Amino acid sequence: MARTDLRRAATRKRPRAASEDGLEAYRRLREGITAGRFQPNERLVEANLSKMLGAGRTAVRAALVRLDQEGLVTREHNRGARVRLVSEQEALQIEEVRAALERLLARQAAAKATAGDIRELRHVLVDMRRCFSNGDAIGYSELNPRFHQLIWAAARNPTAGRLVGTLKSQSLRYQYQTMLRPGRTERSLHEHELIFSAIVAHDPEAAEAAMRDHLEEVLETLRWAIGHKSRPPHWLPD
Amino acid sequence: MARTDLRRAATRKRPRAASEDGLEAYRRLREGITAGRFQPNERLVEANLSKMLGAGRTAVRAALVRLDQEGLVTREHNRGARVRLVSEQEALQIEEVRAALERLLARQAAAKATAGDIRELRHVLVDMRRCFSNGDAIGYSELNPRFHQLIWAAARNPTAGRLVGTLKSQSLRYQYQTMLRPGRTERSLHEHELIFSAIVAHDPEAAEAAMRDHLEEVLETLRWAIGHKSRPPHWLPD
DNA sequence: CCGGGTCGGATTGTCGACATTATTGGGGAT
DNA sequence: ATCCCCAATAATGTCGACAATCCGACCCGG
Repeated sequence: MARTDLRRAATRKRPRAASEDGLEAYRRLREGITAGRFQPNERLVEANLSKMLGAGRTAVRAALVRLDQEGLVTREHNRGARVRLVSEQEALQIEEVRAALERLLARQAAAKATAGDIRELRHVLVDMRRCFSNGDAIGYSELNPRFHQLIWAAARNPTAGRLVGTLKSQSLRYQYQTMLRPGRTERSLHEHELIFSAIVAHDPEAAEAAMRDHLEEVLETLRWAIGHKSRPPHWLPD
Repeated sequence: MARTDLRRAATRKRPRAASEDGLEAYRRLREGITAGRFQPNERLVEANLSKMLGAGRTAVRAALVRLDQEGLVTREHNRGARVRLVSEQEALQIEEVRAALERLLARQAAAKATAGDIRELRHVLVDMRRCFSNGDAIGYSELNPRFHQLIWAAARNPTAGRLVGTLKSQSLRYQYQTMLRPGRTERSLHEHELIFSAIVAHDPEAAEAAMRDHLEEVLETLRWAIGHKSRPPHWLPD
């Protein structure tokens, strides 16, 4: 039996242990898009990606299908795939949907949060306070999603969690616009503290209300940023 | 030029005009699953589906990837795909998420509904009244989704519309349980009328509140049905 | 009787080749 | 010079074959 175990270990070690189907290619490509390493509306040529990711064209194709279903790329018949460009109006719609889901998640998080969840939330929150005190705006911006993700995890609702995650990745390109309004970070911090205390108190109603106020604020900021934009962001026809 | 036009028309007419990529297979398979023609947890063998749908294995595979991303099938590495079995708890979670989204959609529908939207809604509603008067419960059940779909369309929010559609298809197996509570149809009809009048009045707050009450009712019924179930539905290990 | 090992069928995962299709650039007619 | 048509090219869509893997049946020693 020792021999078979060794053989299994050997075969599973590298051939394609972590890379089931085209999942590795999918993850890498997705990461590349959300990280902004591909421009919106940029063509995604299967052969290029195949070399770039070191995966077969089949895997790349599967990844593209996934990302299409997820809304991060668009595919036209016989014309290939492009990074999907979400308009500002679409981004607003998406954020509205996300807000609706996060309200639900905040409520469920308040109902189900464990002591561990609360500890982690508190930890992120003190980090946020420190960043704010130090005037570290970008550090704060990076902590922000972590805070929300912890709430999603605390809600123990994988369905809503998945959806809100994909929505976030779609509208990610516009997130920076919400932070450059003066005094926004301070109010944001305060709102997060309100959400946190509602969760600590296990008060679903208060948690939902606090999250609603918070995201209504964010939405308002986004509407303001979009409304005051002189011209739409133009992409260069490569 | 006449010749080229004819040639184009000829080539586009049948070869694969409507069946871009594996979309035809995807649609048929999806329809088959949601219609209940495949049992939950049933294995979906690619070769079988290939013959059954008259599509290549490539198309079937793409369809399965899509459905996996959509949450209707599960795929395990080297073990193939199965119709995903959603547990009752999952169905509850899904319905909660759906409720959150439908609240948003009702609000937006009230804000944006056109005269045409309202006319169609009214039409469905009178049909529902007639079915209720005639004691036609199944006719009522079939009209129900149409009513909601019209609201999704009136909201003009494709993002939320898509999401709520996929969620509905996931929890579809449990929908029948909400209707067999005595007196439910009458209350349901009343709730639908409340939603309708709020939309007619273009009152987003009222529309959201009416939809919230309606779906809270539905959720309560579902919780009741699930809670009073003696044993979980057992599927036969084929 | 039973547990472990082995063999075979069945099914999936991957790759390459080929047909099909959009696009681009050039050439010719007006 | 301009416009239209057409060939060359690049990319996608599809298919078949092969390797890898899993599952179940069978066999055999204890």
